[in-house]
Amino acid sequence: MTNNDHQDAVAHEPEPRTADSRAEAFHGVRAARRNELAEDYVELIAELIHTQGEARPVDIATKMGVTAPTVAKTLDRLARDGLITRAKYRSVFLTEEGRALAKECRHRHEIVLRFLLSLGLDSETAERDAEGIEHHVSERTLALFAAFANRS
Amino acid sequence: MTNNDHQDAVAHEPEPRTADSRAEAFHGVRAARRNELAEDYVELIAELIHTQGEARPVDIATKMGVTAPTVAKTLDRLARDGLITRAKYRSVFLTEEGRALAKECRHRHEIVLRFLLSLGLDSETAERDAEGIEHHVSERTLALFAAFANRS
DNA sequence: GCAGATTGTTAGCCTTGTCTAACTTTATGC
DNA sequence: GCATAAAGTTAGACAAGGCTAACAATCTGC
Ligand SMILES: [Mn+2]
Ligand SMILES: [Mn+2]
Ligand SMILES: [Mn+2]
Ligand SMILES: [Mn+2]
Repeated sequence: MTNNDHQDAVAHEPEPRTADSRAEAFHGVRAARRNELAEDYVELIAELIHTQGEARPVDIATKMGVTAPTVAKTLDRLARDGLITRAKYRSVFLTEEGRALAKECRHRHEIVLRFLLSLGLDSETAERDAEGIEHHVSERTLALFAAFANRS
Repeated sequence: MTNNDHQDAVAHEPEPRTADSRAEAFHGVRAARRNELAEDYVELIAELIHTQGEARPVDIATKMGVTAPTVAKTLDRLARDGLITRAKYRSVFLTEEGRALAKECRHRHEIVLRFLLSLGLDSETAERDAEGIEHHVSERTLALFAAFANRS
């Protein structure tokens, strides 16, 4: 990730001594928000490569529910950030970094989803909520989710 | 909310027959994302009014961890959307609609937080994760969270 | 009651993420 | 092998949400 420095920076309080703990929480949330889209894209791209053999922009657009130009621009940003490689009119490939992120995201998605299902949620709602929640669970929370899902 | 029509629209599939269920999930997530900031602001404003007697931009900026001009611009949007009223150089007030949203948000925040704590999470992490997760839990999930937190 | 500090506003810049319209390239079917 | 369809790109608009710099209003302490 390009912007993860912020994530880390927050840890040792870069603020000029305004360090309200609430402000720090919001900083963390904003940092997470900045990565959401990239995470969803690489996760989807990995899945398409796995199930279809390749990740084509048209399929990304369909699954994401956005238009083709939106996908094009987003892919350009992902390429700039070193998560994918692409060539004009060709399908999309993940870089090593992209693959690593995709794997991590899939793992998180999986755990959050299993957790919600194990709480008794219907699968459609679980899928929808997981898609949003997955970007906002810390390692600790994830561990607790995994433990709960396994134990039940 | 101004943009909530989207939320509802999604329910009876407005897409031209591309209705991938994944796409619908992402539509829902994007709709939730559009309301996150407004939700955080009205919740904070309500809290400031309650604890300080009034909500001043400077305090909003401190708690949110952003600069004053950012707050100013955001407050203008909230006013435009009918959630607050404000006058130049004066503190901020919630409209009826704003109060309703704030109440709902506080309720959701509370439940998500209690739920995370009841899972065994430390309070700092719980607060941080709740701040992000709260915007992505459906009514159903919230009900399950509440039940779990109460039962434990 | 005024100087200086604090608070608030305005202007303007930047990036992200969405869209439509128009065009180009590639794939497909006969 | 060519016409048409499908996929992809490019250009450009627009709103949100962040920032800094500069200025204006208000508050505070003496
Ligand atoms: Mn997601
Ligand atoms: Mn996901
Ligand atoms: Mn929040
Ligand atoms: Mn909250």
